[in-house]
This record gives sequence, structure tokens and C-alpha cells, in this order.
Amino acid sequence: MLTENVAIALGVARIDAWLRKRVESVLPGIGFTDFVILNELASVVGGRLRPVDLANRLQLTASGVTRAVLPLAKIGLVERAAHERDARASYVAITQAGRERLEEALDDVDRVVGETLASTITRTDRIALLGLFERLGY
Amino acid sequence: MLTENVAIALGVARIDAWLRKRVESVLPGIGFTDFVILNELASVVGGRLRPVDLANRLQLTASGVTRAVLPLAKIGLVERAAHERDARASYVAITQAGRERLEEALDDVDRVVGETLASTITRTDRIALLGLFERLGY
DNA sequence: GACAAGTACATGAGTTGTCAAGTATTGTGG
DNA sequence: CCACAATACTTGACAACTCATGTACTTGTC
Repeated sequence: MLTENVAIALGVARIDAWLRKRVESVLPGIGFTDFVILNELASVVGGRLRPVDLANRLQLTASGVTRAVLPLAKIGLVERAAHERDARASYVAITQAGRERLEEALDDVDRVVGETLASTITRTDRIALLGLFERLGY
Repeated sequence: MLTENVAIALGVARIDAWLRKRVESVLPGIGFTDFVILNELASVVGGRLRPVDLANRLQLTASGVTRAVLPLAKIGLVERAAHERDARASYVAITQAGRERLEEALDDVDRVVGETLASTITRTDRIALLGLFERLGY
């Protein structure tokens, strides 16, 4: 017998898998993580973050960020820059090309998520979900 | 600027990553996917499913199921059985040991999810989420 | 009843994440 | 001011998934 808590964990996992699959299928040449990274960078002033901060925000590890950023830098959507005051640290910054690719992706994602959820999610659900995300600090 | 739809996709992904990380840390010697597989098998009459059905329910591919089931069968939590009428197909069935391990896992997962969500999720959130899962057919 | 098409599953190769360990740099207490 | 802890990142080894493909079997069609 499932408790409410377990049902929530399983349900969230399932919705995530479902949405992620659909979102990835429309992303223009980048993966879901790439999309999230670009979005996170674009959302902060200066458009740049240290890898370690990126990792914390995205529930990734530092090495995960290192590996994800590498190909993004190679195709010019982000670039690495040295930290002014700490030679250990560095920055990952979104480029103009990255912002353009992100804009494109945002449109596609909005559309596909809308289509996916349209028939099942109510206005009340949306408000509850968005409120929950806000309280969780997202 | 994020639309509601995009915010939902990102928020769900974030909650999933958060919950999954905590759940995995308490599971007794099995991974999150293993837990979900055992739970799925235990929830159907007969306690068995064809790999392809398991894949559909869990948003996995057939090969993902093949690979996940292998180690579970090796430690005796599930067993494979031939299909009576179709020699192409087979069954994955949960064993008694599997059910016992699942019981144990369910307790742990309930506790850790409760602790993780207690401070941030409201009664209204719970009802909204559970209602949403139900409408999505879970 | 033979053969094309479809279904169920397995396997090889690639991707993307983790963890553990290593390097370089910075901060700090005696 | 210097040894030592902490921080930021990278790298190698591994795990878990996907996609593309292969094999075995079944089904529909003529």
C-alpha cells in the first residue's frame, strides 16, 4: 500500500520523465541539461556563474557541470572566463549565440509542455504547482 | 522571461532531482529505478509484467528494462519466467524476497520524503499533486 | 503454406551523470 | 610567515540510461 509521501515521489518522477522526454525531442540540438544551464545563466545579471554555483542550483555535481559545459563551449553557446580575484575559480558565461539558441528553445519548450499538459492539468493545478515551486525557492 | 509552462517543466525537474537524491540515499541496496520496478510489479495482480509493459509504465525503453532487471534477478528480488502463449515474450515477476525488500524500502522512502517535504509542502499542495497524478492515470 | 511485416527482447556503442582522487590556489591559526 | 585546512575545478573509473541494430518468434496475406 502506498503512502501519500511515496505516491508523491513516484508521481513526480513519472511526470518528470514524461515531460523531459517530450521536451528533449523538440530542443534544437541541445539536451535538457544544456537547456537548463543556458536558462540559469541567462537569468542572472551578467549572464555568468561559477561552475560550483551552477552545480548547486541545478542539483548537479561540480564534475557534472564541467562535463556539460565542455561541449556547450565548443559550439560557442557559453564561454569560460577567469575569475578576477580567485585563480582557482572561473566563470561560465552565456554568449550572444547562447541567448539566441535559448530564446528559440524557450518557445519550443513552452509549446510542447502546453500541448502535453493541456488536457490533464487544471488551472488550480497550475497555481498549486507554481506556488509550490516558489516556496521551494525556484 | 519564463512562461508558466516552462516554469512547470523546470520546477518538476528540480523537485524530482531533489527527491530522487534523498530517496536513493536511504534505499536498501537498490537504486531508484529498481525500487520503482519492484513497486510496479507488486502493484499488479500476479506480481508479474512483460518487460515491454514495464517499460511503458516507467517511461523506459525495452533495453533499459532488460538491463535493470538483470541484476535484480541475480540477487533474487525478481525472477524471469517464460510466457505461456508467446515464445517471444517473457515475464518479470517479483519474488517473496522482492516483496520483503520492497516493504522495507517503502517505509524508508515514506520517512525520507516526509522529512524532505514537511517544511515546504502544504496540505493544499498535496491534494493538488495527488489529484493531478490521479488524472494523469497513475 | 510460404513469405513479408510486425513484435519482444538482447546487445554494442555512445551519452550523461556519479563518486573518488588529484592539482592548484586561497585562507588561517600559531 | 608558514604549515595545514578548505575551496574550485578536473580527470579517471564506473553506472545507468538511450538509440540503433540484431535475433527469434508470430501473424497476416495471398
